[in-house]
Amino acid sequence: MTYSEENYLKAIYHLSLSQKQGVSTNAIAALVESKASSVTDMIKKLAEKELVIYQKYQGVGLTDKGLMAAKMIVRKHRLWEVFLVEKLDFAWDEVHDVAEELEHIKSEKLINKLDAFLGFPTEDPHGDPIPDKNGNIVKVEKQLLSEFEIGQTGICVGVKDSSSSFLQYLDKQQIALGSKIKIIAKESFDMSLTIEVEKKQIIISNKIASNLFAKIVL
Amino acid sequence: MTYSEENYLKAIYHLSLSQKQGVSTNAIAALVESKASSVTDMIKKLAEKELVIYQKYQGVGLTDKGLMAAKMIVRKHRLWEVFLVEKLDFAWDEVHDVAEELEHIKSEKLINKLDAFLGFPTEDPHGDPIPDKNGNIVKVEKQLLSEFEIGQTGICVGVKDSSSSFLQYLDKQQIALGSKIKIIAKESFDMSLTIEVEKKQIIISNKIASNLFAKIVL
DNA sequence: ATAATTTTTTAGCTTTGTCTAAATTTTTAT
DNA sequence: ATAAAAATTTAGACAAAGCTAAAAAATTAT
Repeated sequence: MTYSEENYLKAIYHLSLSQKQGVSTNAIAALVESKASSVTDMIKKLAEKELVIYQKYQGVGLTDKGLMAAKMIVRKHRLWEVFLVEKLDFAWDEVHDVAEELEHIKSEKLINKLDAFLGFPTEDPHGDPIPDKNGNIVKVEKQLLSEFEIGQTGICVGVKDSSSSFLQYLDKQQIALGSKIKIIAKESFDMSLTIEVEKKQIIISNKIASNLFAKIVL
Repeated sequence: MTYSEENYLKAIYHLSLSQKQGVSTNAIAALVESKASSVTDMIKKLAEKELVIYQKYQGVGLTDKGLMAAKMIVRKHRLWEVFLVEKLDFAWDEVHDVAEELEHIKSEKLINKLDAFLGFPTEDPHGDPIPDKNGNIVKVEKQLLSEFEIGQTGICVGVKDSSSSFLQYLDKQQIALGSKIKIIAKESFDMSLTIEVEKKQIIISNKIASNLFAKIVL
């Protein structure tokens, strides 16, 4: 599979997670930063290779083969991210672009040895699950912080947005994966939250709270 | 720089180490496994980018800029090889192809952090020198085992041929980097050597001895 | 020194992945 | 239900990197 085919497959995978229907041409084009016409061409090629099912004007979906291939790319991406953060001391907002390149290295042996070297992690530095060598994914029950009730406490387990600016904001507020967060108050006007983290109270906007995953604790 | 440009540059670098003159089109074609006509095309592109100096029919040489770029690719290749062997437990005959892919990952930060993680190694698993971030190379005085005199003892410090079959032969004979080798006898008919390694005496052909580098010890 | 051979370059074609512009289909809105 | 808008596909073109075959230059051998 080419570099480009892999990127399309990964894009279709990510899009199909949040949609039940076929994934649209335009949505793919936006993700891979190309044009709809280019997407149509590539989709046809992937369909010939039986990686996706495609019907003109109806969007695409992954076949079993395509799904597994996509998961393996995601697996590689996320394992490399763990490597960069845990072993090479990258910050969590610096790893994405490099992992984007590393995910295309073709060696099963490499990725399985890397997996072992890292201790078979199940999540990447942003809290996203890492498929194992068979494509199995451990699902963690988690919810957006914006959905928490006043008085509830959660442990931060992931971010929805992995942009540098968001991650750096979290660093500044000393919010990291594993941080304990208690909801103190919710402002009904703008849905901003007063939360307690690391013994300090801070106010975060609804936009922030809508991009932070946490799991409920007592 | 593209993947392909990097491969050509690396090939020219390797060839220019063993030749004083300009590197020939055919030699490059053999190394990058393409055709002479393709090489001519690529050379023109590299010349436009001022990475090589090219005169029709006269071969090519690297500019300072091209030399540094080539060294950085070699640096990446060899650091990744160290990583694969030291951290991921690859055998020394398994690393070349994977490193061939990894060397094209574009991130200075990555390679410098990897360098630090590995403890700033100066040699790869085959005994070849690793350029530092400024392109400096530590030269080790070494000579081919075939040039040793009877009675001399050497420490194995490198291989000239890194093919899997040669490296696996060495494994089988328990010859590794660091092995102490004493020349017991030399057969004048075929220049084969009787050597002592790990307290055992074995006979190696001239071809083997001509692909093993060692440095003299008392 | 010239002919034969080898090496290198040029010319023209192919494939991959992209694009723009035009045509077509689907969806949305009245 | 039909017109307008949006989404998608097709057609045709382009750049990168490769190839084959033919032409040109350099080397070698007589």
